Amino acid sequence: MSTHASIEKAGEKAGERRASRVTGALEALGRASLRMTPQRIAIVRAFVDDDGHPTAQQIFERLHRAMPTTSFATVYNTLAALERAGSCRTLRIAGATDDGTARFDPNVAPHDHAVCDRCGAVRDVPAPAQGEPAAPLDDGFEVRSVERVYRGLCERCRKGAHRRPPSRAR
Amino acid sequence: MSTHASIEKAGEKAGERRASRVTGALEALGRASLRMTPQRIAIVRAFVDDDGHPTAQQIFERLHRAMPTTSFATVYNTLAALERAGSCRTLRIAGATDDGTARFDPNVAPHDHAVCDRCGAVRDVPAPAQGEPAAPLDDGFEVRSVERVYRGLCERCRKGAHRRPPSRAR
DNA sequence: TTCGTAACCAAGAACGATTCTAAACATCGC
DNA sequence: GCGATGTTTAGAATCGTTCTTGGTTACGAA
Repeated sequence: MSTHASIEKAGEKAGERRASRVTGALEALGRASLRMTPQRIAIVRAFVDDDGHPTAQQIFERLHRAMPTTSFATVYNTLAALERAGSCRTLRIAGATDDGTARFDPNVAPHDHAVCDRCGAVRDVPAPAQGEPAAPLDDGFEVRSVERVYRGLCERCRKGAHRRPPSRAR
Repeated sequence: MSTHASIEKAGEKAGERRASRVTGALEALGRASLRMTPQRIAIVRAFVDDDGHPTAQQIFERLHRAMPTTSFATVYNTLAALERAGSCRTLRIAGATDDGTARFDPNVAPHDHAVCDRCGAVRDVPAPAQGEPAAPLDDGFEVRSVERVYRGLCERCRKGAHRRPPSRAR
């Protein structure tokens, strides 16, 4: 279940949140009149289970252990369906991984992201407190939402316990 | 920093800024002990001349008119060289164009971006005034920089004069 | 000037991520 | 259970990007 080490502490709470996210996502599928299939259930489980903003590849690998016949297209299709149903967001953060690779975020509540320059980990950050009335910009641009990406070093990497260099080479 | 239609007004100024960006970028190449070649000069010109955050494809097309033998690899190589020399930034903004496509920004001063949800245009936005002392996040993440992406509608699209639908299909 | 070396370029192959296609299959309302 | 319709599969296709190869050019030293 848990992903990172630090999660153990929050155990119960996180467990509950996840369970509700799983049911929430499945309900959203229903609401969007999309069918409930074993593949979709499995993908929702594997996906929602991961706060680390997995790539399609990562979700596919996890899934493949349980359902070895599942195809890549199904992962993409399901994620697209979830996104349409409002239970998933696609993230593209330059420099996080190899660049240009999509990451998927099961947390659709407004929030920001912190990206570690060294290990590439992406973490959720609560959005700044205020409702931010979002005044139009000087040139008349009507702001509907603001996304922030914090770049820097995660605590682990600051302490030298980083997983691996960011590997820019292909 | 003005970008589109509004630029006419700033005519002179923009011309100067561009000229200085061109020389600045070329000097930076020199400083990084990279050679000054016709291809590079042409790419710098085509690139710096465009505040619209062009893709490699767009730069290539513009270039191709002037130097029909230039290859795609040269465009990428040169942009990478410019980036190393500190005269270019790579942007990846989900939903801006086809998604996952890199855009290149000749403006390396700290600033944010506004993306129009309808026409996909990306525009520079001056970064918020304060120096933002960048306190570490709750979990010990050391913030080194913040990037903001404003999403919404540009003035043109608000007024119904949009270029084209965002075209999510490939 | 002539060489040698290193940087550069063009062309196209290779690559990885994502999407499409066609046919088989499963789901759900009846 | 039946059938219409939505899904899955497997693999091919596509797109953006990078790598490779082989030839070219710039430039400092002799």
